[in-house]
Amino acid sequence: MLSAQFIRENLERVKRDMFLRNTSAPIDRILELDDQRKALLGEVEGLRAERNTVSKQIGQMKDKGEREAKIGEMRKVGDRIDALDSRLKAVEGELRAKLYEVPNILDPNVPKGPDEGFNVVIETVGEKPDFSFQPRPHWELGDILGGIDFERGVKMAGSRFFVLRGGVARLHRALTQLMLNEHIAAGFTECYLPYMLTEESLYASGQLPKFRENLYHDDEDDYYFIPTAEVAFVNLYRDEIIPPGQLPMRLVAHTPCFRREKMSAGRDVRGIKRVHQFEKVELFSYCEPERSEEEFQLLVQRARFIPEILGLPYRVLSLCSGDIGFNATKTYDIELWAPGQGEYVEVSSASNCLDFQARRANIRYRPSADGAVRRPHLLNASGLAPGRTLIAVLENYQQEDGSILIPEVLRPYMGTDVIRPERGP
RNA sequence: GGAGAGGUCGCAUAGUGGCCGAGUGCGGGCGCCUGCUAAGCGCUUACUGGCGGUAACGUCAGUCGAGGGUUCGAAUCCCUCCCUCUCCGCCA
Repeated sequence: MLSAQFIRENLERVKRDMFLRNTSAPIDRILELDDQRKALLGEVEGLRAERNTVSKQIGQMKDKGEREAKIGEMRKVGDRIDALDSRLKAVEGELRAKLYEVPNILDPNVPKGPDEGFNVVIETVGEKPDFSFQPRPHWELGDILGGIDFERGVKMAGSRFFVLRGGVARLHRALTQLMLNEHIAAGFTECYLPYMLTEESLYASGQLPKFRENLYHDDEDDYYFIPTAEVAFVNLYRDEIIPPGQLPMRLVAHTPCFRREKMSAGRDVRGIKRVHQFEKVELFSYCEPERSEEEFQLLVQRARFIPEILGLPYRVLSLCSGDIGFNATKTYDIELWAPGQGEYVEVSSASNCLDFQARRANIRYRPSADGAVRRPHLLNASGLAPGRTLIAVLENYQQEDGSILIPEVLRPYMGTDVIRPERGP
């Protein structure tokens, strides 16, 4: 979140960024509440100081009458403190709730525009494959290969679920392993994370309260299923002060992600592109504020590295102000070319969140043993989503008979250089 | 799931209503001494917020797992919750 103080000191910018995001936030109310908070705080702290002093004196008093008189007096002061304190609590509660609704400020370089139509392609890389036949979309290839079973997925779990089988299932796992291994080799530390988190954790990462309807929730034990590993990574150091010498801290994890997709009902209903449960290899970095832009570029490089080694055509987008996520100040997307569908498919989103999540999650770091604490910048990037990468591999490497050539780098993971049609029962 | 014990400053511990403005040890920082990576000595050692100040800093308030309560006054007493440990049961 932004602090009330920051909003006060950067009022014009904050309001302009809200406008550019095509959203609204209770900015004026926040300043009003912050004023009330300060006024009440001054009053209640003054009374507390008085009570502390007098109470101490009461402990020393010998004279019974004087003692009783002071106790009576302090009882009244106590009542006054209670009254002011409950007003203060109410004001602070509303202030916090309002601050939770304010998205991050925007990086000045973010393209301006109200919706995704204004995203800017900053680079297009690789040759789109030239087919001597009509390339098929992945759901047809999945059918030919006996590798994607939509009907049985839907039978057991409902729409937007599927089953992978045989070579395709293995290809999906191979992609996951390749991604993890490459990032670990590049110096990222692998983590195994919880897939269910408490409500408090979802607030800290910025998912709640605004995006509740996209989350799966366990009513019995009040757990939330992670929509991305980012949520767990933010909470890894929640309420902690990271000791000197730890930054930048670069982490990677492979987790499933669960999303209700209520916002995009009816979109991308075919295939495995938009589903309720998918895998993601997530990159995350805690770094010093001065080098978060550099760190951002590094994460984008890591994400791009995967289509590079897989030989997949891709492009890099800079998200415009209206399309950028709540937590991010700047976001680049990586999209892979999917020739069967004839469209680019988003497989990564790299975001610099500055200190927005660090403030929300109360994360600080100590630059040196004797230095004052500061807030780190937090960044995340998918590196990548294996399920959607699978779409691109299938569609780019398909042969006329529906078989799939395996990219060189995946062969050690696959134990074969081709997936052939294999009809299951 | 059942029974018991416990959560205090980075770590270990002391602390059963005012002497806690949280002590001590270890660890960390700064300095001194000593001719040599040892030992010793002194000082220091958290975070959040308000107010004042350009600032260093000062000052007030809050924080002893969290939240309530009792009291003039709570680390200390009461209630609720969370977590950890031990034993039993169950279990991938």
